[in-house]
Amino acid sequence: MSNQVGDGEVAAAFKALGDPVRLRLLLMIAAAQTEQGVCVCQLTPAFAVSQPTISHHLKQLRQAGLIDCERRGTWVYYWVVPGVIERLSGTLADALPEAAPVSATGRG
Amino acid sequence: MSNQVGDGEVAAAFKALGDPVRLRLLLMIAAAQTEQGVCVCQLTPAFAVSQPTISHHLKQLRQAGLIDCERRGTWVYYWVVPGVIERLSGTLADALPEAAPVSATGRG
DNA sequence: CTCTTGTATCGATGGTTGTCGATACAAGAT
DNA sequence: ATCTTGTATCGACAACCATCGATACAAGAG
Repeated sequence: MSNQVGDGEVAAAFKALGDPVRLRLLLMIAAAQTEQGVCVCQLTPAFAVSQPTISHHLKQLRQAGLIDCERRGTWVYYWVVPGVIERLSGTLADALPEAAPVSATGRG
Repeated sequence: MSNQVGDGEVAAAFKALGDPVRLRLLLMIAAAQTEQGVCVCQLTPAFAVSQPTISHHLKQLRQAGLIDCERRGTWVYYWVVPGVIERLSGTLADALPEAAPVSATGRG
């Protein structure tokens, strides 16, 4: 019941985290914890890749449902979608030795 | 704080989970919970892809450090490397809002 | 209006990935 | 040795991806 969503959605989220730049982006966005989100202008200079690449990775994270954004004036702010990290943790918990509430084999 | 390992290793693990077949493989292997591991012969027929593809994905998971295997006679058995899921959960926990229940750190 | 700065999109490119069939390797059975 | 079954590797191919420079779009300043 925890995640009735298929493996596809969760796998897509893990896939989005499967790039070092994107993983660090998400952690940086999550670490800010401000309701207003993190300005892209703070993220871009923290990486050794170009600005279009950062923009591309942010789009990937957004399409995976991990983050969302909003433009306020000149700047664009990103934040972590609430609850999505918990859902991924839940899937990982299914792979822990003691937790076996959901059967992965029982898909059909 | 907890993971001294760089984002690269963790990202590689998430990347390995970023394919629906691999994610389901890992969940199936983890669900078995037997010390002997899960026989490949139980995994292969559970998917709509060919046997070489399953073998390839198992190799990917193994190279990401998520699972390990051993041959016993004719069959090969796979199991989840102990502790690796916990480490991924730890990284995800770093992306959770630190709602400290004990004291108000007053970060806002 | 123009100029500047922040961000996204476009187009191209080299590298990676998922998949398959064919085949090699491993091990037990006959 | 030969046959059969289980598993891994090889070679190939199409699709995808991360990255870049160039450029378009957005919004404020002068």
